[in-house]
Amino acid sequence: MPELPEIETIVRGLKENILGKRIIIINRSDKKFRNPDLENGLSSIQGAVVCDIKRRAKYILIYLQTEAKAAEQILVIHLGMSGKLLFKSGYDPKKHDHLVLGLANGEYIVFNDPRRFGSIMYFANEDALADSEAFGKLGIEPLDHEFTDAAFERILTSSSKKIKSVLMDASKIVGVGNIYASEALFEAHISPQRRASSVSSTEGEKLRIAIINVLKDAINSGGSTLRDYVRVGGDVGGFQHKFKVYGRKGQPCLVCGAPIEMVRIEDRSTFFCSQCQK
DNA sequence: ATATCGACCTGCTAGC
DNA sequence: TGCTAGCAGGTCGATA
Repeated sequence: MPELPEIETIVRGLKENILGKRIIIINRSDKKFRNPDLENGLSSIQGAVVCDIKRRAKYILIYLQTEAKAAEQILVIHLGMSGKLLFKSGYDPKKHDHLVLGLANGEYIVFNDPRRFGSIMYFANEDALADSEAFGKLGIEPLDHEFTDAAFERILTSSSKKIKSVLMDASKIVGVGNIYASEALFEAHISPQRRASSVSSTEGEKLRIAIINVLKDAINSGGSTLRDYVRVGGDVGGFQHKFKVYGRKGQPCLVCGAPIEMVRIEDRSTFFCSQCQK
């Protein structure tokens, strides 16, 4: 489901609700999450206090402090396609609840994920996280200062892949998924089928700005809800009403009126206007 | 290095 | 009504 704006919205919602609170109950479903050390990790955060919540790429990082350990431990959750992370003032069990964290005052954090493409990971400290397979090779954060014109140009010129694939390649740029890749390319008037290396530096600069603007606009709208995504309080996002191309196959382009086209790139539906995007 | 699969899963919708 | 095929905000790994 969720791309950078949705994860960012969830992280902000969590910060409002659980910072400083203590985890006293940990319940996990018996479903596998392919993490051999998870059980030990979960038992070691018993009684921990939530001291920070961050986003890296599409991962939610919950920093936890216990009396027993000097270092902050980190619980990491990835929502996959269908995951939800909910904050509740009481717990009503639902199908596909995989992790339930009970807080001291009867409140709960619930990770629910029907398709189980999501993941839960545990790291004993920041170094362990940075050295991990998942985090070690992550690319640039598009909303950080490091996402400069020069850095983006290096990425584009060094790849002969289709530009949309490059935008979605998390080893190069993180957080941009199937929706926002299509939307940003539309804003920049660039066809998703172009080779990255064929994008001029002028076009690249427009695309870099488009990526930043689309992501920021989506965050300001609380993310995009197609099916599963909701904020931690259960509210849907609003950016789906602002899509210019995503999901609009056959409908008129909002700029020129030509029908929006859909193609498959790396087996993902890709939407664009062949009149506006060259 | 890139492209193209398949895998991992459940649930919803369109079409018969 | 009920079946099936196809599709879905993501990643990872094998193969050509």
